[in-house]
Amino acid sequence: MKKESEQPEALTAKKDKNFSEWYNQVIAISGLIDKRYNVKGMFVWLNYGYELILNLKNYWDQIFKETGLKELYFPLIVPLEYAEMNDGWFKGFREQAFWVRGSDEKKATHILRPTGEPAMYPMFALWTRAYTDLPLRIYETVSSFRYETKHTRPLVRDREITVWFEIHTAHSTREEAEKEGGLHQKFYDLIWKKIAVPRIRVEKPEWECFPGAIGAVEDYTIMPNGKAMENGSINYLGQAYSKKFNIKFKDKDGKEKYAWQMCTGNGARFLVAALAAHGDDRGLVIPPEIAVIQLIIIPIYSTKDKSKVLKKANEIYDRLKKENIKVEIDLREDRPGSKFYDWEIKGVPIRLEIGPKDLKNKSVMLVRRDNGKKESIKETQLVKKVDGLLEEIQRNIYKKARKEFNDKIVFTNKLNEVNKLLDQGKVIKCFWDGEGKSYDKIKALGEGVDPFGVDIENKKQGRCIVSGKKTNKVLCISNTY
RNA sequence: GGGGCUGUGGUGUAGCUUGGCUAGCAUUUCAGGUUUGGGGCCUGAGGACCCCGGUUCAAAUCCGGGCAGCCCCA
Repeated sequence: MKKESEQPEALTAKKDKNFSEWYNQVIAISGLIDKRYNVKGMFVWLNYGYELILNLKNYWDQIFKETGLKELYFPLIVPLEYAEMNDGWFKGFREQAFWVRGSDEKKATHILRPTGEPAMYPMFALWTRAYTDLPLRIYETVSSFRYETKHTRPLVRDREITVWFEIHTAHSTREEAEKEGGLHQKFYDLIWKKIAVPRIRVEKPEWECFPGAIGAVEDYTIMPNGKAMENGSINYLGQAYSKKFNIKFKDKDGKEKYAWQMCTGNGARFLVAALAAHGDDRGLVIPPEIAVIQLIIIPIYSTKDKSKVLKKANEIYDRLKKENIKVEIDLREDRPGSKFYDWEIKGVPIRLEIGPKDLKNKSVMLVRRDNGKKESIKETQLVKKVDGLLEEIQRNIYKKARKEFNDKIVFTNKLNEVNKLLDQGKVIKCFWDGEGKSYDKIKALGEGVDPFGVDIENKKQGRCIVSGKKTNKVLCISNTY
């Protein structure tokens, strides 16, 4: 293992006291990214961070492909002609686009893709001619570019949105498209489980969906400072885009029809949610299931027993490697304490210490990152113990995250409590009659009162916080990212 | 979209108000030695005033613009 040169000054910020500062420090010190790249809203993925996000990508590749989705790749540059096919879409992105021109052109003739539709849908129109061409189910993992004028935040709001997947599908019936949407919801839940993060799932009110779309479902995660972060949006596009891009097919009945479409996308925000949910004042805590390194071996020796210890450390390495545990040895000439700090910041789930004392006892010392517990283990039990520990850490960090998540969500039926609760860093749920008038009244409570959708999993009935009407809709309100 | 703060070796900072000293400190990096169960110690070496312009005898310091980062509010 070689230490990264950008490494590590000490982590001084406290996660609960000043989350922003903690976040900025930890993503740099742990070696995930280097944000000193001199373009606003862009950064370099360092090896540790890139492998981590690629582990996540490998997982989404796996679960997507299991359902028959095909991975494709579209160009980053989109001709204006394509962008302008959907004027409504382009109106939103005109200001936010990076414009591209050749050195001999006076005016930009292309943009960098701010999102996939204008690159993909003109091709969809060529590919779908008859119902036998449907369903068309594809995805790609790619960068998107947006000329953000707001404050950018690494991995949360960037100008180059990296390692971002987009699923786009076209179907012959509305029912089939909606079924696809259900599948997308399952994808997200598998990913949430993989990174041990709880989420809120909401339905967007129609006036907040794409013009012409029939609905949207979004997942939100809650940050330690009580702000909700949009973390994946599933768009029931209906025929809004197929009409703009002319995605038609000849159906069984011989008639030409527009396709029904779904799309969804997300990327590094998954990772942000996991880092924020599990990290602590010592650094990151990476969920074992996506960890780049699950177990780090720290050999401890004085000059005279160095070779003996290293021999044993290598033996252990080989044995764990054979069991498919992601293991590394830290062979740097550094003091053990210093290495402990490094690997804690990086969030490696298990640390294995092996030194002269352990050699004598035929044992090793295992230390859990999630709760710091230390345990001496007989060498013969090692593999079994490590397997068990990895599973338990994954379970335990979810339990912890779930508790903090639940503590942050508060139900209220008093309108005059909303502001106070938001100030306390809470996410609010309340009954809502589904009407725009009531919605606006809630929004008008103040700056930063941001209703972000209707809890999709609610089964209870109650009375609207504004009108008092009976309803089964539960509105979620928060400060949002 | 509005407001505020900041930019000094790789990193964190002192100096800036009131212009002038070899730009100080810590850490990192490199070489050597010694150490090694929670950030060791000693010796030596290397490395910085964000960019462009202005004011001035003189600019890290003052002024204007740009770029970049951070915070708060829509």
